[in-house]
Amino acid sequence: MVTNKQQQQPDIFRADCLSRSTLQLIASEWTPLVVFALEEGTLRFSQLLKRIDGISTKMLTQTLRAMERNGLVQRVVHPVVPPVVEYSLTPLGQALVEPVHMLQSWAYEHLEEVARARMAYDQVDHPPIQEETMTRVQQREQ
Amino acid sequence: MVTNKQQQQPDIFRADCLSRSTLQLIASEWTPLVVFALEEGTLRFSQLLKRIDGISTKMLTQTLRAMERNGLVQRVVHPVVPPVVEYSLTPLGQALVEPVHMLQSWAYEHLEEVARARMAYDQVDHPPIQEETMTRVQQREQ
DNA sequence: CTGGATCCCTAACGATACTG
DNA sequence: CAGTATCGTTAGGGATCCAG
Repeated sequence: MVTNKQQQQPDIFRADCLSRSTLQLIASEWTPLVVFALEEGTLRFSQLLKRIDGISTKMLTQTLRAMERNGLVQRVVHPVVPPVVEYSLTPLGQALVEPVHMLQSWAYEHLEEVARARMAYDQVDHPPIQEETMTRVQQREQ
Repeated sequence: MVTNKQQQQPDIFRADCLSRSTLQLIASEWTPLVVFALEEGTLRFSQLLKRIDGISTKMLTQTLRAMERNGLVQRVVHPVVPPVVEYSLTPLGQALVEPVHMLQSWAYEHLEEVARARMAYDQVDHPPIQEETMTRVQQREQ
C-alpha cells in the first residue's frame, strides 16, 4: 500500500508534503551542529555537550532523539556503570554532511556581508522594528 | 574597524560566533521556502503567500523582514494605489540558492528512508516519547 | 492590495534538581 | 555518566482587525 497522501512528485511548497517535514529536520537550531560534531566520528553525550557551545542537556537530548528517530544518528548504549552512550551518524546522516557543509561555507564566507547588511538596515529609518518581528536568535545578538 | 569580538577564524561551535547566527538564518521554518520561491524571479507579497502553502501573513512578513535586514532579499515598494510591493533575492540571497537546493535534494531523495526510520523507531519499544522531546513540526505530522 | 498592530494561546527553551 | 522531571519564562505563531 503506497497510496497515502504522498505524491510521486514531492513538492516542497505543499504543506502536506513529506519533504517539508524532512527539510525541517535541519531547520532546527541544533541539528546542523550535531551533524558537524559527529562528522568525524563517534562522540559521547558529554562530549557533544562540551563541543557544542551553548546547548543545554535538554536540547541536546531532544535533538539527538529526534535525529535518532529520523534515522540520522545511531545511539549505542553500553551496559556498564557508569553508563556509556555513544552517538554516531548513520549513512543517512552522513549524506547530510555535504549539504550542511555548504551552508556552513556560505555562513563563513558571507558573514561580514550579512553583518554589514544588518547595520545598514538598522541605521536607515525603518521605523524601529517592533520586537514581534525579530526572532529570538536575532535579539540575542544585540 | 574589524576589532570586534569576531575571530579571524569563524567557529560554528562557538555560541558567540557570528557564523552561528548567520547559519541560523536558514534554520528557520520558512526562509528556505522563500528562497526557493524567489529563486526564479521577483514575486509580490500575495504571490508568495499563495506559493508557500501554509504560511500566514504574519510569518511571511516576519520572514521577509528578517531576510531583508540580513541582506538576502530586496524589497521594492511601488508608490501606486493599490500598492505593489515586490520581493527579489539579492546577490547574497542568490548565493544561498545552491546550498539550500542541496538540502532540498537531500529531502526529496531520502524522504522515504526517513519515513521508514520513523516508523521503525516508533514501533520498537522506545518508552513513549514524551511530548517535551518532540518539536512542534514533528507533532503536526502525527 | 499590502502588511502593520493586537490579542492570546501554546510550544520552545533554559536552569536546576534528581535518579538508575 | 546520561539522561529525566519539573518549573518558569518567553518567544512563536495563528486569527483578526485595521490603515495607508
